[in-house]
Amino acid sequence: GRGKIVIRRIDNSTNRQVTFSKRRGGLLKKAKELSILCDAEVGLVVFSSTGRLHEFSSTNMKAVIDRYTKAKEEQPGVNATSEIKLWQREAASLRQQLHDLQESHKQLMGEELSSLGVRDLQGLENRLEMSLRSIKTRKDNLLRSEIEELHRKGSLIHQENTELCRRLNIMSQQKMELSRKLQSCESGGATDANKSSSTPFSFRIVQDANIPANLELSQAQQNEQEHSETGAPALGLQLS
Amino acid sequence: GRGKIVIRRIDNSTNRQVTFSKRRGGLLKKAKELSILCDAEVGLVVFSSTGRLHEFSSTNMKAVIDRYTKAKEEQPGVNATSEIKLWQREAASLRQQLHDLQESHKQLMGEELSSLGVRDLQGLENRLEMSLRSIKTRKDNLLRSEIEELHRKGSLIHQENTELCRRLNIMSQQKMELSRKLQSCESGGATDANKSSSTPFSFRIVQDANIPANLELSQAQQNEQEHSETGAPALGLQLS
DNA sequence: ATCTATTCATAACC
DNA sequence: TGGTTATGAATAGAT
Repeated sequence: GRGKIVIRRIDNSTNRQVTFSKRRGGLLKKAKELSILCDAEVGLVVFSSTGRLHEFSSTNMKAVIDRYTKAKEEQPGVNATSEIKLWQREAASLRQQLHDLQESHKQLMGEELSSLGVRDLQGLENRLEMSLRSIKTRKDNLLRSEIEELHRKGSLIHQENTELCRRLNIMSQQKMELSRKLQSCESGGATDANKSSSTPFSFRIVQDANIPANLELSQAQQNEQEHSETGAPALGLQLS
Repeated sequence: GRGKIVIRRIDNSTNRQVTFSKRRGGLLKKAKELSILCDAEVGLVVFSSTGRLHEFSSTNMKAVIDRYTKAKEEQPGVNATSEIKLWQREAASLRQQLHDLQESHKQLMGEELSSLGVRDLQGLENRLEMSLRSIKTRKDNLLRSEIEELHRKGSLIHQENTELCRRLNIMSQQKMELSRKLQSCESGGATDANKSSSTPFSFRIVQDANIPANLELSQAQQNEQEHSETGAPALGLQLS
């Protein structure tokens, strides 16, 4: 800190309280780090001078204390009920299974291989390769069905586009005929305005009609949406 | 230190042990400082991964533990029940961890993939491929060193063979000379019998001499003995 | 165990 | 109690 201090009870009570809070946090953190980094079982209990309890234990404080007393005395504590012992055995068994599985897991992840012989390594390798094949197959299937789905949707939209274009042409022709009739009936009119407005109007129809078609692309697409951010209308164009 | 580290179990066992020693010292020191500076009651218990116990307590560990248990249990009468519940919770937590790990394990083995999306599958695939690389590297190293070892042994045996052949030739010549002398000294004798017995006798020497040389092929070979069932003498011949 | 370059914890101050 | 900063401590990596 800003200055060196001697390790001696801090006289100022406020200062002592502040230091307690900060150092307590640091101590708990370091205890946790030690337990994680070095795979150690750690139990830490701190009572503040005001009597408040703070604690850390890497697994379970009761377990740590039991292990401690067991390590200290040959006599663990004869007062333990049989049911407690039952659950302790259960926990120990589960811990053992967990430990074994963790070891196996690490080996599957290619860590801590030094205890294995060539035969074990070959077995591991074979299993991983089988596993990889399953996973790749599954992934390929998912991707393939997503692509199929997209193709289907794209094709539908394309059909819709075609149909809309057809109708558009028909309407355009009908409109032109109407315009011609109007021109021949009346002597003068807003002919130019009518003709020029037809093009933007038709575009609006096409775009509105596309929106409902790409509303619900199924689950398969939702996982990997970034692959198709250009959207359905673009796909429709790619197909034509 | 010289570099930042992530708080995660240290894989290298030596490194882990060294770090444990250093950090344990630091932790005990900080616990002591906190208890002195802030007038707190502190109890710290650390079991190394090898099971060795280290502790600090500002007053007396028994007192700290008693105060802790007293602070934890509001009613000492319900003691047994609450302890049972504690262990039940512990067991449940372990069971949960075990279950999660088993699930993850199955996925690593390429089973039960249906709940995973393409992204998860890709991650799994990448991890498995990294793992496979580690394993293959380790296996290759083992095989390579086994081959080197066999070459070394084979070469030794071949040298021994050569030496034995040399001695055999010498002895054979000496014997022939002796036979000649014997023939010239005596008028008649078992000349044919002496000459014909020399060849099988020499073979016997070569084979006996080979046996001790291939008695102890080291550990590396014992895992994969079927790869070299032809044995050391054959290798010696292959080298010549 | 010893040595440093660094990161980290924290004392003093707000 | 929570944030900032200058400083001393702790320690990671190397020897």
